Amino acid sequence: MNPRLDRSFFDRPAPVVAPALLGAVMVRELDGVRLSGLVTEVEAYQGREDLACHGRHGKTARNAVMFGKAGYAYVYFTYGMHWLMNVICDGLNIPAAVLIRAIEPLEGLEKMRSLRERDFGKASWLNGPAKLTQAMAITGALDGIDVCAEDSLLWFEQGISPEPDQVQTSPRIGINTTPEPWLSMPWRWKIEQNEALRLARAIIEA
DNA sequence: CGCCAGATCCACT
DNA sequence: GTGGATCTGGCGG
Repeated sequence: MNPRLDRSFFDRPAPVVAPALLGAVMVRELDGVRLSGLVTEVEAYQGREDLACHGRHGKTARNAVMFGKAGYAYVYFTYGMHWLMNVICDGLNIPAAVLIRAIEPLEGLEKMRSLRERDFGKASWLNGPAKLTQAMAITGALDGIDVCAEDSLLWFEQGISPEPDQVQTSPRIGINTTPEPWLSMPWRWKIEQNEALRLARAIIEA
């Protein structure tokens, strides 16, 4: 089993942590089973100044975790039906987080299938922030947990970094009413599909 | 394929 | 009351 990413990894600004998370392995332990996937797409949300960041208006009951220490999970509910998974970055009182937007499956396929039967088998069954939380049974019950703790049911392990020229950056998705320059900030990072498959194979065969 | 609407609930400058 | 860091199915080309 690979070493876990520790708090010092996350205790940096989100735009630094986000690209570094590409190629890491996200692991969810559910009923004693390992569900895991290669992180293939992320977004960064950084600070009060970032008008797309949930922490922009200060600390509230919903976003409180964002103002705490790095390395904790921020799981929130949106659009009336979806849970989205983030990891808190940077220091105390700086609201910063990386949103996990897509994974390439590695372990626990049967379990994840049972949680996402609707699309299992399609190429698109895990490429969305609310799809992967459904596949890994990540809900508000995990909001605020420490992903750096030894006994955590959710954590990240060191994986394989993608080749830099196989990583695409672009503006963040789904923040359409956010003013510039935040709307166009290139804070989304994505591994090209072929490279993601290559890395996943390399990890599975290792 | 692409585009669009409907689903459905919670937090809130 | 409003508007989401979204997903899905249906309809059109």
